[in-house]
Amino acid sequence: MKTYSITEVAEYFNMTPHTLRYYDKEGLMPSIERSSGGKRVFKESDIEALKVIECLKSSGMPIKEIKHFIEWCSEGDSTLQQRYDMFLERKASVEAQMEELKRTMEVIEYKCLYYQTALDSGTEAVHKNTKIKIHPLTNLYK
Amino acid sequence: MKTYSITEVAEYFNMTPHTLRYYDKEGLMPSIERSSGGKRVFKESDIEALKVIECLKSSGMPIKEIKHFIEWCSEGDSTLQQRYDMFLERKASVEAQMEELKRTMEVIEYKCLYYQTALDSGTEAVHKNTKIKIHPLTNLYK
DNA sequence: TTATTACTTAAAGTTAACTCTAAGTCAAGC
DNA sequence: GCTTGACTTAGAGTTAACTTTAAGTAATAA
Repeated sequence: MKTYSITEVAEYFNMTPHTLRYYDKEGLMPSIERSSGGKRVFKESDIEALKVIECLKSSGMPIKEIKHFIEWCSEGDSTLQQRYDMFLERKASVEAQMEELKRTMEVIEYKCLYYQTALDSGTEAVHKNTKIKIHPLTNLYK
Repeated sequence: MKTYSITEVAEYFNMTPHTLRYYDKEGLMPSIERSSGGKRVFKESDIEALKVIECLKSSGMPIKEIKHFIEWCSEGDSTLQQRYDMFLERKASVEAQMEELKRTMEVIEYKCLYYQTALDSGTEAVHKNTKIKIHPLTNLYK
C-alpha cells in the first residue's frame, strides 16, 4: 500500500509539517503509524480522515470537538448515531453562517453604492439629506 | 438629542460594556463624548458607527484594520476612494467565504447521507464496497 | 566522510479578541 | 449620611490554533 511522508501530506493540504504534528499531538490522527526511525507514515485512510477534518474545521468546529468525532470513529458502529447527529448540527451551523454572510453582504453592497455616489459628487455630504431618520435602536440593518 | 449609556448600547448589540470599552480603547470609537462624571455618552452617530463595525467584523475584518477605516472616516472626503476600495475588497472576501461554505456544505451533506445509510443497515460496513478507489491525493472533495 | 536536509521531541511564544480583576469614583434611593 | 450599583481605569489573564525554538537523530548527496 502506498504511504506518504509528513511533508508530502503537508504540501498537499497546503499546511506545514508542524501543523500536522500539532494535529497528531491533539489526538486528531490516532491511526498514524511510525517507521523504524520513528517517523510518521501516512496511509490513504489517514489522508481521507484529514479531508474530513478540514471540512469540519472550515465549518467552524473547534479542534477539541473534532477530536471527539475522531474518537467516535475509532469506537465503531456503536457511535453511528452520534456522528450522524454531529453532521446534522454542522449542517445547521453552516446554514446559519451562510445567512449571516448574506446579511453582511447586503450592508457591504449598500456601502459600495454609498461611496460610489459620494465619489461621483466628490463629497460625502451628498448623503446628508437622503438619510432616513428613524429611532436608531430600531434601525439595525444586520 | 437622545443619548445612550454604555449598558443600553451593550444590551442592544448583545455584547458587554467591557467589550465596548475595549473597542473604544482600540480606537474604534473616537467620537464618543463623556459626561461631567467621565462616563461615556453614546450618540446616534456612535450607534450607526457600531453597526458598520459589526458588519466589518462579521465580514472577517480584524479590529486593527477596522480602526484604519474609522480613521479614514474622521479624515473626511479625501479618503472616499480608500473607503470605497475597502468595501470592494470586503465584498470579494465575503463572496470567497460564501464559496468555501458551499463546498463545505457539499461534504457535510454527503456525510449526512453516508451516516443515514449506515444507520439504516446498522453498520458502517455497508459503505466498504461502494467506496471509489482512486489515487488519494487527487480525490480531494473540498 | 562530511554536509545538508528532513525528520523527531517537548515546551515556550504568538496573535486576536476579548474577559476579568483590582481599586477606586459617582449618583440615586432609603 | 450611607449603601448599592453602575461606572471608571490600568493591566493581567484566557482561549484557540497555531508557530517557533532548541536540541537532537536519521537518511541522502557530493
